[in-house]
Amino acid sequence: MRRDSRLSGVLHVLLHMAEQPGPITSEALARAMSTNPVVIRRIMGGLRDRGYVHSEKGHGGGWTIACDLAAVTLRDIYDALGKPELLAMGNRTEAPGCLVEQAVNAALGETFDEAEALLLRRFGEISVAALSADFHTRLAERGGSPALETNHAA
Amino acid sequence: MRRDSRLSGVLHVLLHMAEQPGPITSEALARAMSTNPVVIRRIMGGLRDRGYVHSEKGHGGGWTIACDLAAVTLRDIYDALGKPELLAMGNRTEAPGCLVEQAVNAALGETFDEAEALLLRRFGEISVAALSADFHTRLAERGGSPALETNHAA
DNA sequence: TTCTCATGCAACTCTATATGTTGCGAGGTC
DNA sequence: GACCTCGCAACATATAGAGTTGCATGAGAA
Repeated sequence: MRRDSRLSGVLHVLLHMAEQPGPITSEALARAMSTNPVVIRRIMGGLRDRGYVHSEKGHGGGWTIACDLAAVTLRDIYDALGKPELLAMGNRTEAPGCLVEQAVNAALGETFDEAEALLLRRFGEISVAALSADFHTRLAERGGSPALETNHAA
Repeated sequence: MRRDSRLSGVLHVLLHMAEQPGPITSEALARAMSTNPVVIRRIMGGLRDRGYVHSEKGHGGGWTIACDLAAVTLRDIYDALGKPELLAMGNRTEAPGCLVEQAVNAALGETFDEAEALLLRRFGEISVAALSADFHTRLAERGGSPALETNHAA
């Protein structure tokens, strides 16, 4: 099953925005991500509704960060995306009459719930600012430039 | 995305087989699972290759359990299914040149790996026999019959 | 006012994958 | 030989993420 990369994508976008003071257009972000501006608007819509980012139309418009990234966790971003499915597996039937299936569901369901809880807990422990800090550490080690173009040239 | 229910399905099949001494045909199992015989053969193929079950052709043929269910864990079954994808999310790009994406991948990847490891560990802790025992506990509480038909009549 | 820029949104296509279905051949029992 | 059951290939269906196109709307520039 193809894996959902929206969370990965939107974080990528946020970190790039954090490196630039002014607004960035969907078009520029799409170029950096090798994708389509509409895809950018799509994944950013939820974040805009929650006030994490702001979008401006017209000349000089685009996307800007509208919050303190240290106060926003990956869990918040995940929620803003609409809480997509975390696990690729699930029970065949949710409320089965068959006792065999109930036994299977109980065991698997408990395991699945545990894994989901772990993911959400970890997401809640990581702020977007922490990711940005990690990026700057990597940048210092490599001595590159934070500009959009140079990082994606290769 | 629709969640993969093969693990749930094959466990359901195994537990039903454990309740019956003789071989069960794909057709009978499919009826019990409200699905198609070919689907049954498909998910059982991997288990047959590993010797967990045996299939017999012709009159009186069908599927039989060919191992000690106490020695087989959900992890073994999962492996026999071909180790399908566990998580519905993943990184946008696996080996990105962009340092921003590297930082995102590092954080998310670690979390994803943790969750996968947890799932596999839990699978390894549960034997099929344990599921069967749980089923019998439920059966005693409800006082029903273990026959295929009665359990699925409703 | 008019032109250009950029978002917002709907509708469509494309692709991958689990699942469902049909048909036929191989092998086994009666 | 007649019948049963698995094995397998081929095709159909459904769903969801992703990509694409077109147009309307609002904002700034000339």
